[in-house]
Amino acid sequence: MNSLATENYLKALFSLSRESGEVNVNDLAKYLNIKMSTVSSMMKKLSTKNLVHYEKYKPLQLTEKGKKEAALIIRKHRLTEMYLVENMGFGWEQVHEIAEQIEHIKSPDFFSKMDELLNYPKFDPHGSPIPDKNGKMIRKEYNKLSDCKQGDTVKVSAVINTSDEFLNFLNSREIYLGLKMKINFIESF
Amino acid sequence: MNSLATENYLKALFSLSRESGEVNVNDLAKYLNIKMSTVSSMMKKLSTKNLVHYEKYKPLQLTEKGKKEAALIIRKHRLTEMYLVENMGFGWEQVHEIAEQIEHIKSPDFFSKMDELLNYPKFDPHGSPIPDKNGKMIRKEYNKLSDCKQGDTVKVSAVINTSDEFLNFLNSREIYLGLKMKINFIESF
DNA sequence: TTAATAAGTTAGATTATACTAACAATATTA
DNA sequence: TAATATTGTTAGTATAATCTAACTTATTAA
Repeated sequence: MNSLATENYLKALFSLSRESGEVNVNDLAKYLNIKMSTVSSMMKKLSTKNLVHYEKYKPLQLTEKGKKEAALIIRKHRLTEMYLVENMGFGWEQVHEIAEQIEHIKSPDFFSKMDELLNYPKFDPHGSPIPDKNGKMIRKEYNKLSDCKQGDTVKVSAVINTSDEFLNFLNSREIYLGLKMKINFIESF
Repeated sequence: MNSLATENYLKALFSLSRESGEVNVNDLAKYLNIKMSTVSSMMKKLSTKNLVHYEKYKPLQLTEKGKKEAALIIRKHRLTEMYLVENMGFGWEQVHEIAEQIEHIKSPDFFSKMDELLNYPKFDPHGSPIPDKNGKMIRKEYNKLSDCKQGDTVKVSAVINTSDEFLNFLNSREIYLGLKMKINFIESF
């Protein structure tokens, strides 16, 4: 069984490697707010557990096993977020912090029940895909809003920045998932 | 903020001291499945945090602060159990393990939401009282079934033994909270 | 292409929680 | 009450995860 810390390393590596192809010790250290020296030694340990491929001075890479375990944690996170929004009435800007903790709960039944009660959702409240029970994740390529120009008409399918601040900004503009809108002028963010 | 381990010590002390007046190092060690030496050193630490009164060779006692913190964890545990049964459809024999983990979640909002959705319940699915937000707990004195005799008519108000095994036994006999029954003959358990 | 900067590693310290083994206090009982 | 058993403490060890400081490798830029 993986420790809390280990789960967080796996998740971080998984997320970072989708965003930017290569993940370096430094990237991971910054992301997790810990020192590079700590990352170095953890990578050695995780590699003995076959969760990451690690060679000194080389970029970090999850093994297949590591990827799967990471995806399953992300599955728990996203199922939880969906449950909190759909079945408990939380706002999409409130659920990240709670899901961040609940994702570490060890109870397959708990998460299957959520899945069932939500009717096997494919996306979380921010439009991110929920990996399946085998850790397989649908990959959709959306256009980034920053690549659109004034006058375009777009449908909001997902948000990348899930900070409270940004989600509250969207709430205040009454922007939500599925909304079709025409870009009239461009604001910061 | 208390660590997971600390929360478990507080909860154990709280429970043990209701059952049996005095709690000794040995009792706690057995209950938590750890060695007495570990308990000794943790008690020193918890006493510096004003959570327990600790004097060498004396019985252990929670301080008022310790009692309150323990009660608040138990509140989270019992609210969770109630939520799992009432809003998610789990059986009363399934919820203990899950609640044991969720009780450590740090999010006042999460538990207030459960409380609200459950309409501010006073008891958990096993009939145990749920402490209020200040850690105050209703104390009801029920008659123990073991003190009843054949021919008595009783109402099942709460169960003390919340093991899977025992709860499944009750399920198989169709015995549930609130049931009024006449004691025809006495079985083991 | 070397000097400076950034990134990464190693060794050793620190904190939390647990353990074992040796010893001390208390309780039990013959 | 003396002998024995039980309970509790202390000292020292272990592991996980973190840190700092010193050092090494790699990258960048003059």
